[in-house]
Amino acid sequence: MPELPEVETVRRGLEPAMLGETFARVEQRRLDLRFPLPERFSERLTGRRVEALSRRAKYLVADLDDGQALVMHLGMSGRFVVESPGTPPTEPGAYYNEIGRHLAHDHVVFEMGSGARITYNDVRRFGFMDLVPRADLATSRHFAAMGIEPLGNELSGETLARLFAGKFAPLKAALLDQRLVAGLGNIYVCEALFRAGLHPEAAAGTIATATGRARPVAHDLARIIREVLEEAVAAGGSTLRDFAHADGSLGYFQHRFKVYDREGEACVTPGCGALVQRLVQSGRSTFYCESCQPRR
DNA sequence: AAGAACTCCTGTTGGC
DNA sequence: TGCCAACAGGAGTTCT
Repeated sequence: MPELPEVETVRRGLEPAMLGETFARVEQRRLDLRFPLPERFSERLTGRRVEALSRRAKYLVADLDDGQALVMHLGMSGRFVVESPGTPPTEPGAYYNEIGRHLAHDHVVFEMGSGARITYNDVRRFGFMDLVPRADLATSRHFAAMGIEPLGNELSGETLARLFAGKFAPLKAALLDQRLVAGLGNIYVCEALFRAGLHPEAAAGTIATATGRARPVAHDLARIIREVLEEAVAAGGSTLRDFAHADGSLGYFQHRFKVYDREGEACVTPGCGALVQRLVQSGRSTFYCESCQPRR
């Protein structure tokens, strides 16, 4: 489900319920999500206060008052639901409550000192949670090999060119590689490549010169990546199937998709007339306009 | 060794 | 209507 804009949206929704609050009770309904939950997960969280809630790429990190960090990843279908103090728990055996939430997939419940209840729901269980000493975060298995933050200062045409120089992998694959740029996913890569007029199958290295310096297109691409992500964050992310904010409201960036999930529709470029194409790269759908994104 | 394919899991959708 | 293959916002592991 969530790429960077959706994760940032979730962070903003969780912050009021978590920041400065204490985990009063932690209910772990299964031993594992994608990976086993940490040993003694509930005990190690209970009584801890959240000192900060940040995002790095598609990860959420809650700094705890004992020096640990709670690392959370939503995978494809993970979502958090925040309920106000006093909201009665869902009835056992209930199937759905609000939009698309299968209660059978509520896996972790945080009851905060305020009385608010934060539920982690994840149908496909590709998400995970981990507890890591804060001092070890940067070298942890989650972050050690992570690429640059696309909304941070490191993203520039020169940086992109240096990262992609010499690569024969398609641009699409390079942009999805979290070891290079961390936070983009299938939707926003398609949208950024369209806006940049770049063919998704073009070799990543073509944005760089032989010496690894940025060609003009590298600067365009860096600027556009930032622009697309910022617009999507401002729109509260994209709601395709079941993404919802922590308060149940929906993102609306999906209405601004120019190519994603629009196979066979007319390209939005005025006067273009071509139809949006779909192809499969590394097992994932790519949407593009062959007229606006020519092979060079 | 880079790049692609396969894998985890469950639910929905579209074609026959 | 029913069945079943294809597909879904991610990413670690295994192949070639």
